[in-house]
Amino acid sequence: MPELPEVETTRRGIEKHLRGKTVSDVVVRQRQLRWPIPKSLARHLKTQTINAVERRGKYLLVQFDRGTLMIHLGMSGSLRVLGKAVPAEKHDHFDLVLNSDKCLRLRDPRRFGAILWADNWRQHDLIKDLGPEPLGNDFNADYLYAKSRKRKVAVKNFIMNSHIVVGVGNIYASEALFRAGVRPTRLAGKISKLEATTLVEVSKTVLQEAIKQGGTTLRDFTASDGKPGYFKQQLAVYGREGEPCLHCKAIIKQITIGRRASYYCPKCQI
DNA sequence: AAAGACACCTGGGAGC
DNA sequence: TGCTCCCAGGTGTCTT
Repeated sequence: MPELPEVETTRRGIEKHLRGKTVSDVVVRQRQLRWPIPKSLARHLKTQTINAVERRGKYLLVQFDRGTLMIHLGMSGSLRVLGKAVPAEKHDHFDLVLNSDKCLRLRDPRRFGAILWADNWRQHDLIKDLGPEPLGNDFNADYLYAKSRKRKVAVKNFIMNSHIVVGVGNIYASEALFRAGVRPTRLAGKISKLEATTLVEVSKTVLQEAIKQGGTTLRDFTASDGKPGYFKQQLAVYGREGEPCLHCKAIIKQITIGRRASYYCPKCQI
């Protein structure tokens, strides 16, 4: 479900309810997510106070004095802050119960998400080798161009690779390549310096615009307050196969790259 | 080292 | 109605 804008929207939504609160209980209804929820969690979290809710790539980081609760939403995860008396439904696998009248609840039908504990999150195996944040200064034209040299993978797969840059998923990869005028099938190693420059620029703006709109709701994404994201209305190519290009009226095509649907304008994207 | 296939899991929609 | 098949916002792991 969520790419970086949806995760960031979630982070902003839950942080104000969590910061400064103390954990009174941990409820696990289904331990088997992508990895089992660690049994040590209650011991780490009970009576501990939440200092901040941060984000690295698509990982949400709930910060405590002695470590970090890492949350990944996978394909179908969502977090809500609810009254602690609200009954759990079928796919509500995990609650972080607070000393207010609230709890943070993870719903994740497909269970590709994860709830993990890290004593030192920067050194965690899933995080330590990640690429730069797309909105940060480390993600720039020099970096992307250098990294892409001699790479024989489709540029779409390349920018979706979290070891190159984090947070760009299937929707925003298609959108960024459309804005850059670059066909998703082009080999990463054949992208020009100018194209790399443009691609970095438009990736940043499309992600920023999506965050501003509260993310993209395709079917079931809702922010932590239950509201959908409104960026779907701004999508220029994703999900628009057979429809006219917004720039040139050519028919948007859909192809499969690396087993994922990709969309592009055959006229605007070279 | 890099690329590609496969794995995990459930639900919704299309087609018959 | 109900069955089967395909697809879905992610990404680690294994094999070439």
